[in-house]
Amino acid sequence: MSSSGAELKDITRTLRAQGRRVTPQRRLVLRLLQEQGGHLSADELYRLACQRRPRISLSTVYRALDVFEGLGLVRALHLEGEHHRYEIARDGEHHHMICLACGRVIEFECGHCAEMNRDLAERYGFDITGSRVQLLGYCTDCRARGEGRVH
Amino acid sequence: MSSSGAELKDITRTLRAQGRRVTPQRRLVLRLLQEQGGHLSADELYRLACQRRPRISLSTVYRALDVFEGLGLVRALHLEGEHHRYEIARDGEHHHMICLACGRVIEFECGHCAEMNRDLAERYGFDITGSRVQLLGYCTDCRARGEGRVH
DNA sequence: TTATATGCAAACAATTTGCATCCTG
DNA sequence: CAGGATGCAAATTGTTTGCATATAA
Repeated sequence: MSSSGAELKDITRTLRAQGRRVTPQRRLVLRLLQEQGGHLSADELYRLACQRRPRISLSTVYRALDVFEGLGLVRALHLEGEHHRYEIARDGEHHHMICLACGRVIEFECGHCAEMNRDLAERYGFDITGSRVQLLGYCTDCRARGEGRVH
Repeated sequence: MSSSGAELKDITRTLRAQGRRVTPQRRLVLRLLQEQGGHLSADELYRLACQRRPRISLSTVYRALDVFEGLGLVRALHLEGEHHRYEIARDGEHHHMICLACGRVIEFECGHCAEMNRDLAERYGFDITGSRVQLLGYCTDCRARGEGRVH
């Protein structure tokens, strides 16, 4: 089975449950996000969508993403500087490492984070409902190509 | 001594070393950031600056922040949704907890993060040069006022 | 059949830039 | 006095909105 997110059937159900409709545009946006493995910006999604459905508009892409985010089907990533990127929401929190040379985004899960949250909740009396962790650096490939900082 | 960042003398030196100039506008922006304890947006800085120097322009504020960031004197925070916020750069990495009810930003240092970085560097062959951690939740005060999620 | 979605164009907000003028070094 | 910095207005970029029309249920 696909690990890249909910099936069309589930999505249809989720949308309908909220009185929203399943349209070809929405299906397309979601499919692109699944096919490309996520981390796409609204504009990238729009360009890709145009290849299969030339009359789709950028605002439709934004609106679709908005609806999906509201339903918990899609997550928006707020990466440094750039515009936002979107990915299919999956179970389990994960975070991102971003390569400063090639822009690649690598996902990781992190046990330390849970520990950190507990620790901080205690230290500051904060009730932590979510966390965003971004690590900036250089990926293996780029380092092999001589990119990155000198050690 | 002030723990809120470099002294004017240091700043002057840093600027001059790069052929940049020390102007009243730049001094003002930096001072406001120090006085207010940081976490201000460009626009907030602009408004505050206007009180002391009505003819200053928003673009000057942006340009000052840009120069300071380039010199490592100021850090830009990219918080969820909102516009960017800026703070005086200090030694030692710290991160931010943001209260979803009152918007307050609380800084914290975190030993787990260093550990996490080592761990991930090893697991993925990534050379991590920096990290940004944001925890979202509800601060003690807001929880006392009944804000926040139900347990 | 009827409310939700779409496409398009226009509106927005945050940030950047061009340019004549000003002022620091 | 020369080149960097400023103020102002106009341009850009990413995103949102209004509205008439199209379409899913």
